[in-house]
Amino acid sequence: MSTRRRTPPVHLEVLAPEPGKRALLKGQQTKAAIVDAALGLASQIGLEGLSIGALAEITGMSKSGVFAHFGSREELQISVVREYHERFEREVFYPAMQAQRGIPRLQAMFDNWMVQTSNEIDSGCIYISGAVEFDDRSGPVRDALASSVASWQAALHRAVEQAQEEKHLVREADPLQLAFEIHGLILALHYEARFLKLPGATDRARQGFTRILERYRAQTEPSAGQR
Amino acid sequence: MSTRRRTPPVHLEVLAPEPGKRALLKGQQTKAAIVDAALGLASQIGLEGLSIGALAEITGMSKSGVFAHFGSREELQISVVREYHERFEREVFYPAMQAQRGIPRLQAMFDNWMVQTSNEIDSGCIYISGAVEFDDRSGPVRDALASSVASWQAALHRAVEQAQEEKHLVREADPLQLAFEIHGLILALHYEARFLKLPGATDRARQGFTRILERYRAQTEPSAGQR
DNA sequence: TGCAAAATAGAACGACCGTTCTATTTTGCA
DNA sequence: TGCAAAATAGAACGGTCGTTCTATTTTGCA
Repeated sequence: MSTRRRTPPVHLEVLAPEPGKRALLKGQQTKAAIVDAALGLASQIGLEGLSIGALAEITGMSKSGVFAHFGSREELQISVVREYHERFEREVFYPAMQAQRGIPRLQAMFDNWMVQTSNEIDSGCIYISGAVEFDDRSGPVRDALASSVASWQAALHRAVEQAQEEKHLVREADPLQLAFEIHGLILALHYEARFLKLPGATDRARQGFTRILERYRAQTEPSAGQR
Repeated sequence: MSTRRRTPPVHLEVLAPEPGKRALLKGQQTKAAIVDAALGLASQIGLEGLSIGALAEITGMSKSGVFAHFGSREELQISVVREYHERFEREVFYPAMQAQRGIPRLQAMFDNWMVQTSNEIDSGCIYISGAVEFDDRSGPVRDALASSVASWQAALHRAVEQAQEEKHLVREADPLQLAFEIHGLILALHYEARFLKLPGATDRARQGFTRILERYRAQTEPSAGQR
């Protein structure tokens, strides 16, 4: 035990210390570029397919040069998951928060998620590939994946609850049930479009979502505030 | 090119030549045992995770002894896919064909599929993990996976069409759309139960299927023959 | 029962893996 | 501008992988 690490465990987390002056130190900048390349690679061949040698070749660095930024392959994988999490929030979650509470926001969340998934048909989604790679393993990579997915699901649940509060959805609309079915549409889209290469999957996912809303939409005209 | 193979490419395909006498020769018997172990291993860690060394250890054989039965790792993977396909038909497809055409048969197909998926929550489903592993690769393993899945989907489409012919489902019930949504329920079940370890996923999948039927079920009492 | 063929073992191969160690270059603050 | 610290390179390690080759054992039909 007590493995001596020469690599200092600083983990500066500076990330733009003074947002005008100099964004990233050289090292952090290189690390960001590695993580970016790693995310691209992991999207295609999976987190388990990530190899430091391949990454070194892509970035034009040496294996040990790449390695030193992370200290272990596992830490590299975790960095990739975190990076994907941040991008997902930036592309899918935050923009949807601009929409009005209730069905408009729920619709925006689904639309953005679908656009993201459609864009990933050529590259792959690590929330999906990671789930099958780590579904019977334990450890920090699995935990990072699961907690990222869980936070997005929690956001979906809140959106459904708010849609009930706004009287856009009927009282029986179970947030867990709706999120489950919506998740299924996204998974089927990914499966049929990316693996089976079937056309029309995007339309089918959209139609499925419409049908879910039809089933649970409140009949009474929502009081006033809907544009 | 023209790699010389010592292993004869006979591929006897005898598979019970006279079904009463002697089921399998010794070699075939050993091969079947290896494939069985390989399917168990691949279910847990994926087709790409299959290693001949690990398989040799499980079966108590030497690496080369295992290898000689297949001639390549790829051929081993294909054998595993074929074996899973046969078991899926035996456990899911054929029993459902005993049910009456129309909704009863469609319901039986979904029920059997769900039971199969629920049983696989601890072991994994190679139609799902394989899709992620081979979604941007080409070759015979991918082809074997895709054609197996396609044949099951075709069976689902036929079942929906028959349910329309039997006037159990309305005319607008698009077989492709229904199969897509049902597939999504199964995928969400696998994801949430196996990866996220969330409880209640089985019930949610079942409820989702019920809701699909409610939406598309024909209102008129089916002419006579429903028990 | 004998004997060719099939099945299996065992050792070795080249390739790639993550990781460690040491040496060298580059960075960025005093 | 100098100098400690950070970043990177390069070689080497032990390990596992699929595969090949050769030798031996086992099988099953004549």
